[in-house]
Amino acid sequence: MLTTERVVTAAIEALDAEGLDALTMRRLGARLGVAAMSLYRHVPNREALLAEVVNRLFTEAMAGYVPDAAWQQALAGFAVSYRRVLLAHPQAVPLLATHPVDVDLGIELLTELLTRFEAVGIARCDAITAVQSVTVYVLGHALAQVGSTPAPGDETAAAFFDQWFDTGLSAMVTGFEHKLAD
Amino acid sequence: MLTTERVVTAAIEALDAEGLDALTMRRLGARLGVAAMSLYRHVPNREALLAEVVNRLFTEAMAGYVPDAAWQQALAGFAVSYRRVLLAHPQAVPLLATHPVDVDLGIELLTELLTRFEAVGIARCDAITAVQSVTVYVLGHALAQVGSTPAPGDETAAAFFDQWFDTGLSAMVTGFEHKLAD
DNA sequence: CCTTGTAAGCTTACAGGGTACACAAATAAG
DNA sequence: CTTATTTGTGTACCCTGTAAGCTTACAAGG
Repeated sequence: MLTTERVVTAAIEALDAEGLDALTMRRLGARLGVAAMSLYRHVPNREALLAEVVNRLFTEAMAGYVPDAAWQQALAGFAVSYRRVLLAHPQAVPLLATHPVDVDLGIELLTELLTRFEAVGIARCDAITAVQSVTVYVLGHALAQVGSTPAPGDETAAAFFDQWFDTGLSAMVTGFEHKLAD
Repeated sequence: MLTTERVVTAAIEALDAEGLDALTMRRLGARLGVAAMSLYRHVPNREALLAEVVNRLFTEAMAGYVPDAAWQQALAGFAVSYRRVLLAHPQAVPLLATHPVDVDLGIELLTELLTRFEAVGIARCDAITAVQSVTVYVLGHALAQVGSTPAPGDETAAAFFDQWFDTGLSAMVTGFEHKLAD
């Protein structure tokens, strides 16, 4: 039986294997052994399917990540975890860039991280700004990386991006540390 | 007479007026009073046209911006200038996100900004990391903003994003300031 | 003047896309 | 068994990018 979950899962597989342009309703149907129109029983349209893919991937990024540390480490850990998922699905990064994660889901997944800020008396509003800033930095960085490297096995390029990522992330976290100090 | 420049200009107008999905070769031709295939005399294909649009917009972002200040202010000024262009062309932001600016052009346009770092003895490599980090932050932030607001006249939302932008940018600049201090 | 080469634009045609709509098959309810 | 509901299918429509070949316009050489 076809379900929304199976469709989304297959979409991510197709994305990883063939890229975003090849993620067409007909091809996706073929991958599931089903006609293209059958997908529309479980997903209202292609855009909605892509939105589901985005939510699934963001959930995946947060899965198993428990920020049991001070907010600085928790925030950096979140960034690393998010980045790992993005680089694991390079063809999906443009999708994450153009389809915002569902607001309620995002809040739910980030609640635990936000408590790390509250624990030291940082206002929720300020915490959200910090988390969101790091989020857009990670996404922007991943966009730059996947947009620049047609060669995924290039070690020196990967090292360059890793270095850059760490430096920028650490600058941002340090910056917020100073800004949020009482 | 049709020229590459006119095609690119019309593409940006169409983008602003009708959105990325409506930017099709036929419609763009119609806007120029010309058949779709005529565009191919001046642009090899649609992807190349989009790349030209990206370069044009980035150039626009840098036009007239002269960073005559310490690198901290120059960097922040660049970010503000870049953001202004992105928000002036909200429908183009996903394009900038997925089509990297031509490397040579980017370097050329950012040379002056980089000299602001060299002036105080910061290694070019470190300067590039800082500039690039800010660049991806600005782009990521703009993506979040244009992706979230179907209402472009919402004042409180705009204020929220402005506040967020300034805070995150300032955190990042401050962070690099500490990191790059001798 | 005519001829001819070249550039610019046009027409047509094809392969492929999303999806509306009407139908068939299968399963569940009574 | 009958009927209602769900799930998948086939067809069809309109739109997309763009390859190939044609027409038009104009400039240079004779």
